[in-house]
Amino acid sequence: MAPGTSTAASAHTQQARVSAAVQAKPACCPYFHQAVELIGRRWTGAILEILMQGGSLRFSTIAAAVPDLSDRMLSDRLKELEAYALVERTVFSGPPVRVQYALTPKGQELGPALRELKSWARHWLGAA
Amino acid sequence: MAPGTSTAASAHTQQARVSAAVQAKPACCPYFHQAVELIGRRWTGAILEILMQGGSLRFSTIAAAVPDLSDRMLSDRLKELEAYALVERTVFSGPPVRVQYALTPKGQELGPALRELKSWARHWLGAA
DNA sequence: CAGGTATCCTTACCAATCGTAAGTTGTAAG
DNA sequence: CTTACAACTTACGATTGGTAAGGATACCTG
Repeated sequence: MAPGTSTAASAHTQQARVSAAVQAKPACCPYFHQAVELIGRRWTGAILEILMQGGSLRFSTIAAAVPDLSDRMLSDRLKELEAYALVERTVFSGPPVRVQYALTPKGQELGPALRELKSWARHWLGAA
Repeated sequence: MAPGTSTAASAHTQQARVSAAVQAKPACCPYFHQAVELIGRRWTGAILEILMQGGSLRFSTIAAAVPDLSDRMLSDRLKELEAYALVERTVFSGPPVRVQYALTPKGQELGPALRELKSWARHWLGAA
């Protein structure tokens, strides 16, 4: 098996599990609620933030970059993000096995929203 | 007691409880993580969204505007948002008692970020 | 003044989610 | 044979969220 093989298998079951957790009736705009509950799940924001900066990052690199983030949470969140096509997972099978994660265009397009939020945070939470 | 009386009492304990739930070590930007986990708590996004549109809304009005949102959750989330000074709570004691909630400037400043997110949601989740 | 209504929450209880720690798979080095 | 690396996975207790019911306050009706 050559490098670059992506294990997108079991993405359907994952999609179903995540949808069940995230989906809920919105007020008026159907998709906004889904979006905020998706990126608002615990640690998702931090994971997206560091993926915004660099290109492809390995599992352990992300884990090291986000303090207090456990393996289990990182694994869960990456599966969710992959199920929503925000990140792309690539496996390099050469020993030892390495896995890299990178944002898809859909994920990169979240940049402006996250930058606005970061700007707000600096202004209103930083001047406490 | 005249109208306009705000019950900001017990805000300290509330602040402590919310902080314990939201606070976590960030990757690099200290406040971004706190912000995303704050507005990402369940239903907070939907509540902020409808408060963005109008001025002051009553408890029951918000509850009616957000389907599937229970009284308990709405009460909890409004307490959190008040503790973070994103919304202001005003009690009108004239019978029957009415309580109105409105965004503070700090809360209104979240508008650009939420609009960006809504735009992303329409583009990327709407065209499923 | 008993009983009903309206508004804004609480409380109680159970299910889903999260955090911590340990185990698994597979390969290679010592 | 033991250790180490990399990426998960499993188990289990703790925290959070959902549902249903009840309480606090005060007016209005009879």
